[in-house]
Amino acid sequence: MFSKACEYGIRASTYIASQSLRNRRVSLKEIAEEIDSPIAFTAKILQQLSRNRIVDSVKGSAGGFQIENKQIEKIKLSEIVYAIDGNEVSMGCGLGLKKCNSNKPCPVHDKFVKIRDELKMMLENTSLYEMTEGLEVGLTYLKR
Amino acid sequence: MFSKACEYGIRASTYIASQSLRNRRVSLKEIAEEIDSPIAFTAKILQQLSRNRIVDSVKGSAGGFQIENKQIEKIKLSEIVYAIDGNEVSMGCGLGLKKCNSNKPCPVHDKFVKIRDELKMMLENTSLYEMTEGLEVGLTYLKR
DNA sequence: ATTAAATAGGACAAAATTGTCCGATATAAA
DNA sequence: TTTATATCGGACAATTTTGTCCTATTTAAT
Ligand code: FES
Ligand code: FES
Repeated sequence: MFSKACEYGIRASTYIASQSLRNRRVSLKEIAEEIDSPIAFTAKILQQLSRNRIVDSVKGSAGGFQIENKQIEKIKLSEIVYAIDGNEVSMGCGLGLKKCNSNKPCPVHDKFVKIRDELKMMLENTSLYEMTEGLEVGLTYLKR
Repeated sequence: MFSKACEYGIRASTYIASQSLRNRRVSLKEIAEEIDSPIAFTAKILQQLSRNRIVDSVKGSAGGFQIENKQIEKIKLSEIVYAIDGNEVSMGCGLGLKKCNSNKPCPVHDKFVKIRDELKMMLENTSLYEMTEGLEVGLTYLKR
């Protein structure tokens, strides 16, 4: 479904958001530990998210990553996915034709688009805030 | 969503089915042309499908690939996908945790499982026969 | 029997994705 | 101003996926 990079990106963003809500800026090292991801690879992904203004990065001593609290409910899961994987997942043809096109549909177009559109809606309607809600109370997990 | 191999596999199976319904056995070369796929790579994928008894292969002169007409409505899209990509798409965690587990869910578990399960049902309920229906009459396409 | 045409399968190659390492740069604190 | 601690970014390495090539094997037709 999503690339590894994207999965790490979502988990990292969620962790950063959860800590930002407590006014904690977090380091790459801490993030990678908390989401159980390879540290240097995670750094690359965070750079991408930073360039896409999904997370804020602060260099230097006492630096790290954070997300403005005001943004946490505004940022949608879709923005993270699109920033890393592009929008193939919500636009592409299920059978890999160059473009999904209802005028020249592939044999699964109708059924596939139905599900793809639901996924698209889910991604676009799920905020980072929602994703942090279960974390603090131990209802949801970013690693196991 | 699906790997390239899986996309080619679905398109190839659909084409073979459509020709089998007219009692035509088709060659690798013809398949690759009709679905616009790399021929040698397609050969590998057809081997996999053949080993998984999704398509029948006949070696030698006048050989090729076919699917028993009786099987065409029985074979489901899911069987092709599982044979090539495994069942990660209908079982895996959206955020890449080792296993999806509702007792220790990731932050998107509920919303993700809803969509994943619909996809699973779609795959398991769509027969190869259905996928061939639009092809003959030019309503659907396997290449563009 | 020989030949031609087809798939099977192993070895290899290219490309994409995933992952690592290290020096440059920025910042806070001593 | 120096030092310690961060991220940034480029180069590189490993792994997986995608794709190619060539020989062996099978089969039908001559
Ligand atoms: S054309 Fe294949 S999903 Fe639309
Ligand atoms: S635990 Fe992530 S989808 Fe179920």
